[in-house]
Amino acid sequence: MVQMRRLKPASRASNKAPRLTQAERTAISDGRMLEAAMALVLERGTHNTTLREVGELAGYSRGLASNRFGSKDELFAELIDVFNERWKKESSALVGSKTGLEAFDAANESIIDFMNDNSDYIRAMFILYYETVGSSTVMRERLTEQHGAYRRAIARYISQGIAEQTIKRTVDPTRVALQYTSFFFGLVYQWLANPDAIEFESALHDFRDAMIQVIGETDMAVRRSA
Amino acid sequence: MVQMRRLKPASRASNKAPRLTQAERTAISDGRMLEAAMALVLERGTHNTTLREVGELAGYSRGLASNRFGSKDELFAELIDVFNERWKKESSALVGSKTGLEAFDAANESIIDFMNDNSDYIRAMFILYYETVGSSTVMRERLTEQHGAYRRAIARYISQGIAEQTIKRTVDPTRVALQYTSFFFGLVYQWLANPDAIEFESALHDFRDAMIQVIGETDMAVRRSA
DNA sequence: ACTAGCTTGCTCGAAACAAGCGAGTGGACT
DNA sequence: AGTCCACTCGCTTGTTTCGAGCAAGCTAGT
Repeated sequence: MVQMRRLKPASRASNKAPRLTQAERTAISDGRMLEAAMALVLERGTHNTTLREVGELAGYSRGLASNRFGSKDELFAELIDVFNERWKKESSALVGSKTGLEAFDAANESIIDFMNDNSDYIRAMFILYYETVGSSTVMRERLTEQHGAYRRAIARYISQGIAEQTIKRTVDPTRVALQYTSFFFGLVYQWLANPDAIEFESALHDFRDAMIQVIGETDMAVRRSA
Repeated sequence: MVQMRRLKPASRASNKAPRLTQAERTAISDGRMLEAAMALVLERGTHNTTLREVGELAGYSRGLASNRFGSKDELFAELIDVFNERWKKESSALVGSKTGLEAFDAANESIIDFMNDNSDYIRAMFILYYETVGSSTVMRERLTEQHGAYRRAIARYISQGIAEQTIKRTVDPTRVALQYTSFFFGLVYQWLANPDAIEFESALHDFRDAMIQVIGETDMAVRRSA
């Protein structure tokens, strides 16, 4: 159960006049509200979270979430953007300048890392993803775009792998990328529906190995632990 | 845009007194409402569908959907049950008494068949699946159970395949089943988010082939067209 | 007259918007 | 430099609209 006690509202006029710009002020309250929204989505899902609760859990009034974000949809869209920011950061930190199969493996591992450190975050993000897939709103377009970008990134790694001769020439990068992203989204989905039934980390490793067995150059097939 | 014109309400007292039992009467109105609900979910998703619209699109009053199903959740739960009924029927028609790899392939093809004939149906069903995954309701439990059953069914085919020596002894049926269902759910998800980007049928075939290449006995690997 | 399918009336609560409040800031005038 | 005023802007409160859900009522067949 989420703590519903009000937080102190953004320590205004503290001892040594903190001199915040407008942007900084709103950033604080927005941040608090996004955090509150995440907690509530985790607990109740999007339907059963109210803007009133978001505002009040963040330490403000009934109406602030509405006032700032305009609508529930936009609040959630904002949340997704924040998540994606972090995700990208985490991922690119591990992928770095790697290319090809190495980049692919790093991306795969970054999911596992991110999952271990922030499983709540991921959980909330995908609840948002999945719960909005049917609504014909602004959010749908964002999803479309982000998923497309993800598939393209994976396809690029595969293409590089072919160039580097770690992946077979006969492989179609686009199709393989679709297989990988499908597996990933579906795994997360089943994990959301029933966390106890899914062993996330080993499932990802299994799949990676199976995939490389198919698309890797024959002498690459075994090299994961390298 | 869904036609909002009222349908004639269940041709009551037509020429030759149709003599319906109570159960038959309610079955008709329930059926109409479920159909209306499906159309609305397809168009707007679950959030933006109101019980009022469901009732009125089905040719009845504001309140009937509420009155019959008790709540929005229960209406959707009912819808999912209807879908699953059809799905099972379609699937078992194609699988029949097949076992092992043959059963697996038949199940895989049944998806494609069902998809070609009823893509709206599938679309609506999965919107329901995905949009309720975050809500901690009765529906979540149903999802959990159904997904588990699906994984077990696939795992059983794999086990049979091993017994029939079409699938390698070293394969872990549970893990492979998870890979397959993950791929499938994730593919559908991406298709929901952006139907134009996903070539459903070929993606399923690709994945099937890749999977068999890994888990099939070596001389089986090529035999899909058989 | 009674049953049962359906409708209408009503309450509660959420979203969204508009108007208002009040603390802090900058500018003007001394 | 100090005082005061007007304005800005972050936040709150008042209010409307609409949906869910419930209960009471209506009416066509038996």
